[in-house]
Amino acid sequence: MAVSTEEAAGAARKSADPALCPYRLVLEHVTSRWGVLVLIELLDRPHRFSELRRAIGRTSGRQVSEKMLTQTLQTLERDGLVHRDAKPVIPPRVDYSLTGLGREAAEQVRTLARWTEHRMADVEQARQAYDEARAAHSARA
Amino acid sequence: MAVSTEEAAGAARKSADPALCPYRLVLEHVTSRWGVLVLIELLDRPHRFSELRRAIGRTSGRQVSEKMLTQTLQTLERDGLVHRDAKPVIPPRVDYSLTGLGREAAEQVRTLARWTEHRMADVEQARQAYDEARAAHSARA
DNA sequence: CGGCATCCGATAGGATACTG
DNA sequence: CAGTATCCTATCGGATGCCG
Repeated sequence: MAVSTEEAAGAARKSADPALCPYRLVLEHVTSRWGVLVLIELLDRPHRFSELRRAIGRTSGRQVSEKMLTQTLQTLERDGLVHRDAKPVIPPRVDYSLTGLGREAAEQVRTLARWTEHRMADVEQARQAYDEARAAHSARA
Repeated sequence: MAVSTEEAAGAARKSADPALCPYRLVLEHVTSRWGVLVLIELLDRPHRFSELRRAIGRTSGRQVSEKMLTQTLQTLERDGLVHRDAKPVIPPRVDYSLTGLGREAAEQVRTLARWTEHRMADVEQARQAYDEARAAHSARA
């Protein structure tokens, strides 16, 4: 595909909204749909690519596509949160692990995830109340 | 795929992916693009609708559309994280504040946001290294 | 002012095929 | 196995206009 150097560099920052403060972008990466799961999973132990894919599928109930996993990992690697160790063997073997920075982020994310899990009952209850109030409201039409 | 016979219940609000574990959904709401900012902003003090909109625009560098703010607030309200207080006056006045549950979530989110802010230098440095390594790599052709 | 309904472009994200 | 490239759809999110 023969891209120029500037295009390649720009592609790495493709979702860079110029009007957003920079730290917001990192926060987006960390809290992104798959970023969260990757960080949590890697907090347990290093994973290989497909291993990570299956692990996420198992814990989140949904399989991440190769494309999105690749993209997520690259973003997190570029931000210095994930370390990529590619061994030059056939068949290829690539191990992903957290950096020190990544571990700090992952721990906070996991804390939040666990809190959410722990508080699910309250949330479900709130939802029920909300939905019932809405149903009663529209019934008064 | 993933779409089948459902929605007939009517009360099935929004896009609830049935294959995702429930707590993952709440996590998505909390860590969503505007959810994060709303929670952090409300942690300071209660806000009115437009006030919240402007406050987010100020801190994030980008204005939320009314639509997204409305949607975000409704989702968070339904999850029991945000309390909506609509006064029946003309012109309308609606105040949003955090519930106890919401405050717990917001505090964790703010911690994460502050960590990100604090670690931005490391991230930027990692990015530079990553981009330079990539540039050198593609130059080897 | 605080919404809701609608249209619309942008992008996130999935399925598949192909490569080293 | 670990990606890359391509295509395509679904969802996000903004702009506009209307209403209480």
